[in-house]
Amino acid sequence: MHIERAISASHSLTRVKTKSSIVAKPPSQDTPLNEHLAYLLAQANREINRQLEMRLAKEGVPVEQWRILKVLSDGNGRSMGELAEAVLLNHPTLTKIVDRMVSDALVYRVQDPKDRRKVLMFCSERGKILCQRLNSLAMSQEAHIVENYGNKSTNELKRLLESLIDSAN
Amino acid sequence: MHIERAISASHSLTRVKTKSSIVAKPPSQDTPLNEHLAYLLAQANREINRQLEMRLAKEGVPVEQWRILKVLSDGNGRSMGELAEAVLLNHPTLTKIVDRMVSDALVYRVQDPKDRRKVLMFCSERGKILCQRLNSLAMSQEAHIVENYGNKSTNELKRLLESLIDSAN
DNA sequence: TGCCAATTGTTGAACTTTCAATATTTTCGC
DNA sequence: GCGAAAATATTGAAAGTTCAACAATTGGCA
Repeated sequence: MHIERAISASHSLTRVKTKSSIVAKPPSQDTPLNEHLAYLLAQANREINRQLEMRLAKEGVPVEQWRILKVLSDGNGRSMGELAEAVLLNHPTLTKIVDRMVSDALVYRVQDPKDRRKVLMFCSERGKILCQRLNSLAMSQEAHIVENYGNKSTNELKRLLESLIDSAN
Repeated sequence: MHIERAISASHSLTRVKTKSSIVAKPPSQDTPLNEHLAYLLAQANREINRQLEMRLAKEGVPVEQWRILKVLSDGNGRSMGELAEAVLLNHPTLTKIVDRMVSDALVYRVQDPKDRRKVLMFCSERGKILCQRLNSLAMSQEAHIVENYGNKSTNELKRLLESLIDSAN
């Protein structure tokens, strides 16, 4: 494995040198951390998520709860499994967050009559109303990003992220 | 705040309609979750991070520890504050991860002689050797992404992420 | 039909992260 | 130079997440 990597690295290096040694850089063993895709994603995610978190704090709601409300706000029920997938949480974590939201009367559980292993989650009226306020806050954050970063870049970045996610599955 | 947003939203809507109603979509109050930049970043980060985690698991090392080793592997010491910034962790979390790494003899602490409030972190020889093996694993993951996603997209995405991060500061 | 494996969701224990408070050292105004 | 305020790192308690085990239900096949 190490050997194949070394070979492909020097291949790229050679090819690149014949063109330009500035534009595309060869994959090197000691690529700085901040040139790794995984790191850049983590950094960008951390920053944008922190901004969103601060906005949503006006309503005292964590980002995960906003995601849950948003998914359920179309009125259709979702099983815990579907919901976990949609909001990027694993099952036990979702269960516990949902417990809190049920206590706050934002969502409720219904046993699925078609398959009694499943629990269908629904958004309460109260949850829907809160969700609208949260949507405003989230939209205003995204507008703020677009202001500084530009509409074109934002759309291009979204497009690239979508296709990265596709290609990773 | 809500009002201003509503106004700027309808502005965009109007402007967009005169051009094309397909390419650029107006910011709508119920934009689906998976069209939000914050969500796409979280999703992409989750997926890529999970892949990297699986690779590094061959050496039994969490992603955060790889980052720490990578930053320190140039032999220069860093204060806990600098290190926390560089590896995207807050101070108490870093302190505790570093505690574990000191137990494993991967890094060590030295009191900064210039400013005795500070602690300088260094990478041990053992840490450097491990870091090289981890670098190979990380490079092979990135190569795998490039295979599926393409060199052009990868570089373009990195560029956009860097400039997003810049614009957010 | 009856049984075994797979699916779904929850629970409790272990582990990790975060928050607030603390200790130490430095900086700066007076 | 002294003392208050700021900077730096750590600690312990609280909160959150994850892992493994469990309970309930369904599906399939002998």
